[in-house]
Amino acid sequence: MLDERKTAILSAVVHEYIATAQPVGSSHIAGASGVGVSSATVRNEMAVLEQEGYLTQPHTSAGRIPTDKGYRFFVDHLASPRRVDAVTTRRVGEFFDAAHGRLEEMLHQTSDLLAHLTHHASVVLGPKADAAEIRSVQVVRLSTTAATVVVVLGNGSVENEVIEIGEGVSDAALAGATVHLAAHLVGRTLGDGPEIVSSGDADVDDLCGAALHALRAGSTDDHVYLGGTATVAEAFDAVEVVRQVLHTLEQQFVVVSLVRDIVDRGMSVAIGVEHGVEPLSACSVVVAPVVVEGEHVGSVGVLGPTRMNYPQALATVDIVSDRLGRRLGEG
Amino acid sequence: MLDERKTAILSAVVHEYIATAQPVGSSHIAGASGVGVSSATVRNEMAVLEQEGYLTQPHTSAGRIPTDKGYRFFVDHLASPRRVDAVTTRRVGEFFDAAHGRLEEMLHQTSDLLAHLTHHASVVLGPKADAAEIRSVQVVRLSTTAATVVVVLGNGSVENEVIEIGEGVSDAALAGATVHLAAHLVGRTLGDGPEIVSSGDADVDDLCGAALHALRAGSTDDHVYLGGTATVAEAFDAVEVVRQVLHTLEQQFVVVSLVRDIVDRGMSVAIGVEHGVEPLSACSVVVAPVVVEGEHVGSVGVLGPTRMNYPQALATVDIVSDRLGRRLGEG
DNA sequence: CGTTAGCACTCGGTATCATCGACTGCCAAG
DNA sequence: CTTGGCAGTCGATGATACCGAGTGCTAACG
Repeated sequence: MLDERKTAILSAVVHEYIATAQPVGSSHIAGASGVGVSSATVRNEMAVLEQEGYLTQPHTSAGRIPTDKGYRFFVDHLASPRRVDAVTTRRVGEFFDAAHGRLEEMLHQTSDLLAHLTHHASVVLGPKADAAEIRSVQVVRLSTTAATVVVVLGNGSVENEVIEIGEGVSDAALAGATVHLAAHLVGRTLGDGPEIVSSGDADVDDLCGAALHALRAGSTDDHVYLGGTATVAEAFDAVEVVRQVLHTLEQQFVVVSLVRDIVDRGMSVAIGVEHGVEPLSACSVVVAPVVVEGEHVGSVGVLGPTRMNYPQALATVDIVSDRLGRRLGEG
Repeated sequence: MLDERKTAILSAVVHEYIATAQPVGSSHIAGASGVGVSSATVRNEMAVLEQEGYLTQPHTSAGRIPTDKGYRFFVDHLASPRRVDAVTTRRVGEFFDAAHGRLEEMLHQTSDLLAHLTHHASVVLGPKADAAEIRSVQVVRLSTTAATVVVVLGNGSVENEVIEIGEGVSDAALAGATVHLAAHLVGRTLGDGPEIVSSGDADVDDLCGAALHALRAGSTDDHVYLGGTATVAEAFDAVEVVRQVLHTLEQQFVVVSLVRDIVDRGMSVAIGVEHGVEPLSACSVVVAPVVVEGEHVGSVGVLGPTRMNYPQALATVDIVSDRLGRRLGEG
């Protein structure tokens, strides 16, 4: 596709631009190590690279900056090996060794960790409720017309939903529903689509139906944790872009579907327009699935300017997702 | 303190500056309705107001802008009556009429509502766990060495904490702990400082102790929901300020203590440096306590530039806190 | 004595213009 | 094919002038 020298030049441009955020000129490349060739030759090669769509010029008499296609080539062919530096390894290790307590808290802290390590906004998509084994179900009265149904899952998360109950429903019916639900749900998952046979008591059946319905609806909710959103204000100097990106990040469902879509397509990086979310076209997203015992239970990722340090971001996201998966496996 | 005419002029300056974000000159004031006086007189008065610290000039030959002290006078003497426009009333009403489901979800949505209504960043501090009546306690095994203790509270929130358990602790002990904890905790609050008498079984006592300890520690955690953080990117044109403010907002404990401090001091507005959080010195915070049956169970507030529409913010925060309190009271 | 018209002055913002320098593209020589 | 050289492009920078909004001050006025 690209001969060795073009590859080297493209790589050098990407590296330089990532480091300096300035368009890079031919003499910089020629001066730098790697390609032992004059600036004139570099110019010729860069002209070709521009024609082929890997580079572009902000204006005629400026240096080149990589296009999305240029970054894509870079991450596909030049961004290996994905190795993180020692201090990152150490910090990730320390974090997961010390991690304890509630699942939600740990995921939240994981997103902060990722944000700190990469200096980008980070996303952690937690396990969906419908894949985990149900350990316990309980229906508790809140008022004369409302109750909450609490489910404890094997992965340590606790889901709860509020259901409306009839005015005259007795405490006994609630207790009955707790027992009946437990009998049918414990040991299974919400994703199994469990059905509940009649208990013989209409009130209990109503409660169970309402509870199951609410749980089903709620179990498709996502647990999403964002971190480091303030860093986008540093990444772009155009205030308008900052505003747009932050606004988009506030729409959690956009972020969720964005990340999920990338992971589902088996990609680890979506560059610029590749992810199709227009207000984020100045951003790249680096993701990795979180895997526990072969099951894809969640995702982690970072979002930053297309001009991001891909090798570092890829490596960091990888190691965090790996360690998070292992940590969840132990749980 | 200030005679009537100075007051009118100060008020006009604040209104104008809030509306336009431009330093306002004497002729604008003179031209506007209210003070039937020439620009020269306004100039004289404005010079005095500046000497007394209510106004300042960005540079010598520019109009005046209010100082923090000027805003303070404005909100203390001129910002009444706090009435919201009809559309806000309607939207708040619709929101709380439709609000249902989990407490956390509703609080989250409340913060979004506030952000949309005011176009500022919003904060909702949820009820602390230690003031609500305990409806149910349950200890559920997660693994051979961990269990989760789940507490359902009268206000509809569900708290859970993970505790370590000894390797050999039996399911019977867990069940015993559930029963024992329920006997001592249901109907009380975590804030009561309930003690648990020995059950006669060492494992059960250990579990109960660990559970209670974890719950106590967790019950002081705050439920804080932020909304509209992207709006700060619109409120300031200095990127550096945006960065600082967003970064500070990410530190949730800062936000929590900030809001709590203001509420505890009985204030409803903290202007600029008044709140003492240096990175937010360009911001004002408007808060209101959420009261249920005389109890202060939480707070709502907005954070925006000192140049904010105080009457509108005060009125909106007030109505939202009021409706939220009533809604929580029904629950 | 407070108010006001008038005036000199200040100073940031904007437009103009020249300069500078970091590039490029191209060409001819190596 | 590579490379040195050169003309040309164009944004960035800085100097200069100008404009206008706005001030402070003073003198006149009712």
